[in-house]
Amino acid sequence: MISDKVIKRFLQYRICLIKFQRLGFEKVFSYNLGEEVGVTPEQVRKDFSYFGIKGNRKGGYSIDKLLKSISEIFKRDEDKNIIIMGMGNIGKALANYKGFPENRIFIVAAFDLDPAKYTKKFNIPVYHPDKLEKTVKKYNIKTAVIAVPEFAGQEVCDKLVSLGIKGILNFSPVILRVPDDVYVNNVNLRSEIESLFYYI
Amino acid sequence: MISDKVIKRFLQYRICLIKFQRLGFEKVFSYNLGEEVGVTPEQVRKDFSYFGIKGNRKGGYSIDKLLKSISEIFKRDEDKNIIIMGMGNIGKALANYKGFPENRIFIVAAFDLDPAKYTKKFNIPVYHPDKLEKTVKKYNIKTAVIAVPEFAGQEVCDKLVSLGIKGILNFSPVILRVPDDVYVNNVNLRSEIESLFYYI
DNA sequence: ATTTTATTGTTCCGAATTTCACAATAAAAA
DNA sequence: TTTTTATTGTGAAATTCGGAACAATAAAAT
Repeated sequence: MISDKVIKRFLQYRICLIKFQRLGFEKVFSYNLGEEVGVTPEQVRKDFSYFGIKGNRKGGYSIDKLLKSISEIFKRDEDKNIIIMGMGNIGKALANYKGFPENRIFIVAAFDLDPAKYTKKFNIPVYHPDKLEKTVKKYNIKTAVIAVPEFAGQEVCDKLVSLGIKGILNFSPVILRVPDDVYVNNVNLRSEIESLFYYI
Repeated sequence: MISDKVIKRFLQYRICLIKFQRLGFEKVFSYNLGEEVGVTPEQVRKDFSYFGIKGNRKGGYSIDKLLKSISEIFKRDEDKNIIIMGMGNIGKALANYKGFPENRIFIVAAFDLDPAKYTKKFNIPVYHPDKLEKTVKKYNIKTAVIAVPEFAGQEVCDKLVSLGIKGILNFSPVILRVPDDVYVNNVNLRSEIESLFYYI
């Protein structure tokens, strides 16, 4: 089993690779990536070895091939449909975020209890949770964002899990209880800020 | 030196403690917190021991006291002023987020190059970066959020560091280069979503 | 063609982290 | 009051993770 840390590092490697590619480079060495991401070259090579990614001795790694491998790891050779639960500040920000459609991530709908949100002024349709099940089935949704207030977090999560959602990005300040086969990524904006205060 | 992981867990403990407190409890045992956060009770107790936090044998820990200790760790016994660089989707979401002022975190200003953003319609004043230095000094800012496009990330970061900022919450998809005494927390929304695709 | 050089791939080792085990002890029960 | 029970606090063991070392080797230089 490959650890979470390795997975997170791959996403950082990708950020650097895209940067290098844009600068016109065609290959990188493990120490380029290590330097950029803040890990040792050995770490980079070991990470690659977990996924059987090979370079050329003395020749480094082809950026194109690396990006392709990383794309495979994260199954990015296909469009991904996702939904957003809660059309508050964060829900709206995500709905307007250009970076998702540019990268084949499509927010097909958002759900909110407040009828004032059922308007065309957002980039995506917003519905009453009544329509959740239908949407999940129609678009084969496996991934959802929870951006509802604290009190609703677990309830919304349970509903999503019951409909077969397997990946959740959770912005609500709640530690969600989910079955083993559901994976949750938590982003707590307050905590993100406050953890800085520890170091300062 | 206490590791980042321990610090992150404390923020999770706090989430649970607040929940327990709201439910009317006055004390917790290490296994309550462990169960809730998804770690072993031993982990909880060891984490507490790093900060000299003591409970009562057989009696568990007082929730009030724990929350007070955690408050001290994150220096939350004082107001904190922060600024936002970039008034795009994320900047706006943060500016409207109620959770900050409720917890003594005050966004005193945002900065953006686009004059269209210099309006009263946000909850906070938005200025040209010209006014950055003055604001940082006036409010003794040590913490900033970077929510600018990729191409500007490092430049904005360098500017902040030169003005004495020590903690940065970075939403831009760039791996920032900072001196050792500056602490950066990265939140890359695209990566947060995509890491889910690995597990699904 | 041979030697030198640079870089990968991987094994081994040390450090960091987590879990185990259990003494200490306070509360509750007898 | 004494015994039992439940829970903390921590030293030791186990595990995980990262870094150093080095053989393998492809390219470059001679």
